[in-house]
Amino acid sequence: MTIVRPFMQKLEQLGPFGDQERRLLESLSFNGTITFDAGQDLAREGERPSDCKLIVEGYACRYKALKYGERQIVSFHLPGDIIDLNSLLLGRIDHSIGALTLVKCIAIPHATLRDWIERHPRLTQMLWRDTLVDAAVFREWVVNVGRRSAYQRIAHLVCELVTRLRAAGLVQAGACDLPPITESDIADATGLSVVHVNRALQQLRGDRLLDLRAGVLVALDWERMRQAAGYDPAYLHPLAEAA
Amino acid sequence: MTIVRPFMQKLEQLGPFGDQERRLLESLSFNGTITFDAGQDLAREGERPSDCKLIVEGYACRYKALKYGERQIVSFHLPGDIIDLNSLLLGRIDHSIGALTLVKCIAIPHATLRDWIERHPRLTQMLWRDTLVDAAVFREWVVNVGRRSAYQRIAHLVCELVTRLRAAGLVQAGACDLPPITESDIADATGLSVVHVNRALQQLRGDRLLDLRAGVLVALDWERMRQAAGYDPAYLHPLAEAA
DNA sequence: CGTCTAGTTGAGGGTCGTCAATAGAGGTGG
DNA sequence: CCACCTCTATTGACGACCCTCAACTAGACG
Repeated sequence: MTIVRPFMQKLEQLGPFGDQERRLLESLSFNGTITFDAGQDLAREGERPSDCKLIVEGYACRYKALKYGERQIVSFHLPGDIIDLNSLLLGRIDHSIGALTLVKCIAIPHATLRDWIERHPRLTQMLWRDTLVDAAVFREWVVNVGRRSAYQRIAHLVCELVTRLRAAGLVQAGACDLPPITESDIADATGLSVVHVNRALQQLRGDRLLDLRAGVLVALDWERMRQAAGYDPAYLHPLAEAA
Repeated sequence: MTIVRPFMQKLEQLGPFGDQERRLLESLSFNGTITFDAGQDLAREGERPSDCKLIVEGYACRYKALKYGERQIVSFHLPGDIIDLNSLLLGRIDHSIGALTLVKCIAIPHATLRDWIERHPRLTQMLWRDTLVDAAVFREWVVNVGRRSAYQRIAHLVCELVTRLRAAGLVQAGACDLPPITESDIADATGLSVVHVNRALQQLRGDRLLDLRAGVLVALDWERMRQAAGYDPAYLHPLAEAA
């Protein structure tokens, strides 16, 4: 039971998995971890990282900043997620990666990954599949900000997070609590203003669908929230079944 | 100069390319093409296609339909684009693919692709890279519908299309005309209503940035349109340089 | 005890959606 | 050749959703 446990669990959901690959990933435990404070950037738009980062603890997000300070979060990431696979194949990254909480991660050098990819086609396919699931999430987010009301957008976002946390084995007990994200984060993820997020959240609270207090989101009524959001986890593919 | 020319041109932009791969792709010319009328679906959400489709002629889009008939287009595709690579690795597709014009495409059986992937790691990497560029476009679309005004959204969409058409060698002469898409398509791609798209387009016309008549978009003033949209093609990665 | 961040509230206004009606282009059939 | 139909574009009126600005509260932390 090493610190790469969440990562292995995720990859196991993405495809058949041999002892060879298992040993490869285990070896990562010896890399040592890097720590980022909440608010710090793990990487910045335009950079050319020489490694990919695997989250071991904490929550991060990918975002793009526009001039005048607006920003749009395009995805959230949990322990076990490997972000930045883009940089391996595309070089320059087109978005920044920010830490939402304290984040511990392992940096996997591109050289190592390139080596793995050459020698382990099965692993390659799993990583490729992972980026495809990522892309599927982006698509759903386009739908979310494009065609849903504020109320629905937030509900949908919460639904997705709950499903992914479940798939990652990060939900304990009945009341599944979500990562501590601020209303400002939700606003940036849904394309809304902070003020309006606040009001929509009050409605969701009033309707007893969810509750956000002291930075912790609690899903109260899963089925009604799913309905309200028009949420269908099929787009998460393997992660949907694992949840 | 075969019908797979646009596809090869695109892959050449995505990575080093040997004679071996070239011959592989040439062999596709013998597969015969399938034709779809404008408005028809090449594939539907939830299906499990047994092949991937390579567009040879015409324009298509990926979209998701919500209940009550709203829909959100999540990407446009041109000749040379291989859509549906998702289905190869994820099975079920989470979105539909519609033909915007008459579309001719080659169906590449999954079996063939699987064979290629096993034997040609370089080709694998190019296809993977292609899906990563796809994902980068989705990210930018999230930003577009999430944080830009109607006016900017449309300008940005047009900028992206022009860049990609250039990269695909599909822009002739000075006045580069775009594929015949309706205002309704633009509405579905930008998360706006048809009526509002119409008014925003009138403004863009009034400002002499672009013109849409008889279903053909014409970019009038590239630099000012870029400025207005806040457009930076960096997210298109290899395609940006090729344009 | 002051300062900082996150959350909350009210007022007012702008962007954008809905509904409904009209105009024009293209296609089809009598 | 013209009547008719359909699809796309267009316009006006009206209202809703959401944004901005601004002020205020509450908790965290030194």
